[in-house]
Amino acid sequence: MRKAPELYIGGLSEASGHSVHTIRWYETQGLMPGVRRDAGGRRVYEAVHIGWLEFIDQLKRTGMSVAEMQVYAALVMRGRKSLPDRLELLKAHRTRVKAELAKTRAALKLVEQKIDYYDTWLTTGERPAEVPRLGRKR
Amino acid sequence: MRKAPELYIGGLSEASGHSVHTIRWYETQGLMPGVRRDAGGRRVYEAVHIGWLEFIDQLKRTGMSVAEMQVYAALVMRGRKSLPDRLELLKAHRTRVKAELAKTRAALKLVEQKIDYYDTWLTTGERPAEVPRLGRKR
DNA sequence: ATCCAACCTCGAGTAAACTCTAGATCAAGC
DNA sequence: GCTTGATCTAGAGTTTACTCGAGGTTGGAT
Repeated sequence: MRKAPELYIGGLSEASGHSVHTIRWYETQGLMPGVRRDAGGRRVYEAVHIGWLEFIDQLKRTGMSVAEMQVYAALVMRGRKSLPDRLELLKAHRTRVKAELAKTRAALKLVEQKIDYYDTWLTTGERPAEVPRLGRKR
Repeated sequence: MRKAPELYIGGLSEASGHSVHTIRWYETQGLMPGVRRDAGGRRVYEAVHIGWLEFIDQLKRTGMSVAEMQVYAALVMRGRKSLPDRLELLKAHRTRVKAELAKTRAALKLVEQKIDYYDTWLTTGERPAEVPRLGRKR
């Protein structure tokens, strides 16, 4: 096991793919728990922060707002006793994400129907029957 | 067949779920093709506009920006000769949406792993093995 | 000792997509 | 004829999530 190299904001930026500006901004938003400072006032990060930013990214990609990530981060900072709350928050999020995914898949299906419609129109030269509308079956 | 009732912006707002402000803003953005005006200067809509807004909503839900919808709307206004371009635009969009969906599903999976992790931790009282990180297999 | 890159804070600017306000006009009912 | 509610335009304001800039330290290399 070798000693981890010093990880300053530039290194974390490279490792995480976020700009240093963004990382500092995340910190002002309460999204970066447990950041030490060295003697010169520079932020010092650990490997755990790379993993944290990766997880933050997953939350973001699934549509969680910064506001809700703040809540989550605040829970994390409260330690073990916030486990039930964190679990609840993530489960509620999961439910919303699944619903969103279902809606997006349905929307994609309708877009694909439009593609088929245009495709048929273009290849036959004849305007085909209407794309079925929302709220009607088949 | 009965005559369609006059559809003013308030009616379209109700029918589409968009505020009148938004509908007017869409128009300024070139997203509302073929809107007539009556003698008093009021916008007059047809049933087709309800369908149009529904389709716009699908594009939006699948993540298309207003900027790209402008391009699509402009093509629609150019009539039949823009069919190949519309088809191309929608197909490119479909490809992007599928990629986004895949990424979001993967992110959801990681969030669910975190949920399982918390769940195990909470029920056993013991911190379980780490949630697998990105980029590693299993 | 001095240079330069990387860091710091604070505050302003940006982009997207609405959302709202003010002040004016129109039209249908009483 | 008058009121009232819906509509009009033009433009300003809001929200979210960054993104950038100015002006000022810090610290390792020469």
